[in-house]
Amino acid sequence: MGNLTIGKLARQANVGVETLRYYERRGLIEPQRRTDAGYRLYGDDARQRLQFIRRAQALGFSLDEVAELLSLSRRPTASAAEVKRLAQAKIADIETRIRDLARMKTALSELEDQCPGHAGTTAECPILAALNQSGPALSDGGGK
Amino acid sequence: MGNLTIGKLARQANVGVETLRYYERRGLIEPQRRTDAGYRLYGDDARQRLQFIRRAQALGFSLDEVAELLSLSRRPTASAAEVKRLAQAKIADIETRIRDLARMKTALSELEDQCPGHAGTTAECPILAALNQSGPALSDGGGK
DNA sequence: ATTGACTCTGTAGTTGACTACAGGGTTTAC
DNA sequence: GTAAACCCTGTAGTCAACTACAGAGTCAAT
Repeated sequence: MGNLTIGKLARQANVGVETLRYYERRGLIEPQRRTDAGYRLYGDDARQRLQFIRRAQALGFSLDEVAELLSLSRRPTASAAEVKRLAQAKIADIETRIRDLARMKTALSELEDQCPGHAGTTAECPILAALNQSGPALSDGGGK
Repeated sequence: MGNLTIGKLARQANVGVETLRYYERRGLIEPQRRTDAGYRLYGDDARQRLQFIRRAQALGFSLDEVAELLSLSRRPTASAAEVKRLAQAKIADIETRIRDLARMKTALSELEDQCPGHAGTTAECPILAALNQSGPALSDGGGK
């Protein structure tokens, strides 16, 4: 049986005290009870809860989405479809971000390859040339 | 030629007027001159400049980095090494972000695959199980 | 001469996830 | 019995890149 004060929980879970109060405002975690003086007291489940939050964040979920996941988790007889849907949406989201970054990387790598570095001046630098050049946006597929 | 007011430049370049003033505060662009009333007047080079900024942003550079690139661009006899260095650092940065996202995606996809969706309850959902489970963090390589 | 569209400066709000006070009250250790 | 270490609420600051005013001045057309 826990009965952790906020400071102890924070130390154990390796988060800031302010973060816990912030999560409470966001509806992600609540103390089991309060002392007469108003001190928060957390149960052992609080550590579990914080782990849930951290893991969901590590999978790319925002705190709003974590709140959704938590609320689904609290209804064990509900359909898993909504959780699956959230996961699929997040996967799609991650894929989009990866594609965007990959496009950036390709375009930039091509230019960087051609940049003479110490052997040349900025006037000869293809990176700056590409940025300065008139015409349409930079493309990645354009390389011959 | 040129002599664009801020509103005209903004329309032509498809950015907000406030964005132009913001870029000016950030040291990215300056009007060629001002009217007696203090109105900004931009030359034709302003459009070029804005294109530079947008393209550099599309390659992943922050406005601070864009400012650096612009300042290097203004010194055509300087070595291209610094530009190359910035590009390399940005590529490394993008790679890190891609790897992080790829790790998230792998972990989440594995769980999502196993989630029964409509066919099961949240209690049987491996996504929520993974989040709730005691033990170390989620790993990607762990799948047998 | 007045309306409407434009511009100016300066400041504040937005998003997300914290983080940092200020100004109190409480508990614990000596 | 007092000082350190803790806790409370409420508000404001951080980051980046905008975006949105408020309150005032200017310009073009009627």
